[in-house]
Amino acid sequence: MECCQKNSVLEANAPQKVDSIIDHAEQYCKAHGSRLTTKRKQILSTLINSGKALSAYDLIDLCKAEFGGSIPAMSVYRILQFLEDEDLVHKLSLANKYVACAHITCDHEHSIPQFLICGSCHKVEEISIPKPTIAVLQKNVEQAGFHLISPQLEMNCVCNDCHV
Amino acid sequence: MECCQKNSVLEANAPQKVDSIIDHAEQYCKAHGSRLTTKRKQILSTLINSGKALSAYDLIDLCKAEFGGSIPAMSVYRILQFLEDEDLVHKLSLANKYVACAHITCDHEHSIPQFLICGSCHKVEEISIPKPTIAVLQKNVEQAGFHLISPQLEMNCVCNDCHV
DNA sequence: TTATAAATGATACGTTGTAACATTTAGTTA
DNA sequence: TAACTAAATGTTACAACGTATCATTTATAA
Repeated sequence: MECCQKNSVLEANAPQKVDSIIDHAEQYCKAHGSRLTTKRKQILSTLINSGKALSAYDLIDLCKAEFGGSIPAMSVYRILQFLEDEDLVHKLSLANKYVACAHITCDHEHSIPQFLICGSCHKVEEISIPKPTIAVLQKNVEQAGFHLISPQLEMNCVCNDCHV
Repeated sequence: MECCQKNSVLEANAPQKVDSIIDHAEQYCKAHGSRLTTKRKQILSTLINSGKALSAYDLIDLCKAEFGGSIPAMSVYRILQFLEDEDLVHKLSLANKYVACAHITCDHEHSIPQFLICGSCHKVEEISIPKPTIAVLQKNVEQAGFHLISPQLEMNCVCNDCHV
């Protein structure tokens, strides 16, 4: 579980590391009976590469710059949906952006991600919150007559670099 | 503090109650040196009336139906920004919608609101989470090198009516 | 009553996201 | 291998969300 102990602020990844993450993701998909196609790899590796949260249209531009052919918006959204369903990517509603999961290469069960979004430099960190805290949230929600679908939380923050 | 004990699921409000909430909001603004103008009242009372989360364009349509003159999108967004700054309205990023604050007429200090959004019928409930729980969140955020701007949380739920 | 600031309107545009249908690609079966 | 089928991607057209800029109106103060 080493991956989960270290600071997980997203940052640009070295090429060989990206390749290894992509390989891992491909095996993971194969095990599910789904396929990590060329375009899907392009989107995912662009996200991993950047180490940031990107909008769908950011991805169109970056993929075009990096791989040549332009991917239509419709396809990008479909691919992002696929990657979300496979838990390889998370959507940040607060920012209308998408980030690669920080734990693609971890084999253990992932806990629900919580995101800290810097409102100034837009850096994103994926953290995990103690289970008991999640449980308290869940209890409050149930008392209000609702049922939590996904306790993925997104929080408006400023990072220490920006917070002077 | 009675207002905070009762179930706060938003629901359509009776006219005289809406008027009293608007009056209260107007006094509150006056105390700040800001003004609750006619258009701002129209937007706020439409939100209070509906008892639901509404998009900016929902508000344009409803205001036109109820008050006649059409308010341009630009003005609606400006007015919503004003109402948010005055804590009379909250923006729900998960849904791109806006809700009237459930506690406009309460005189006590408001705690940070947490929203439960039913993904099926789009009903919204505003709840409060125990301070210690918020504190745990805050501690986790600080440890990650971030600082929480607003612990307003929005959670993807289904309500009991929809959850069969 | 005129000067000044606040609020609103109008126009035009940028961004985000999707519906509907066509085409291509990858696996499967005869 | 060739035709068959389902999955993935492309194309077009558009709907919804949001804002920049400049013009106009309205309210408060001098």
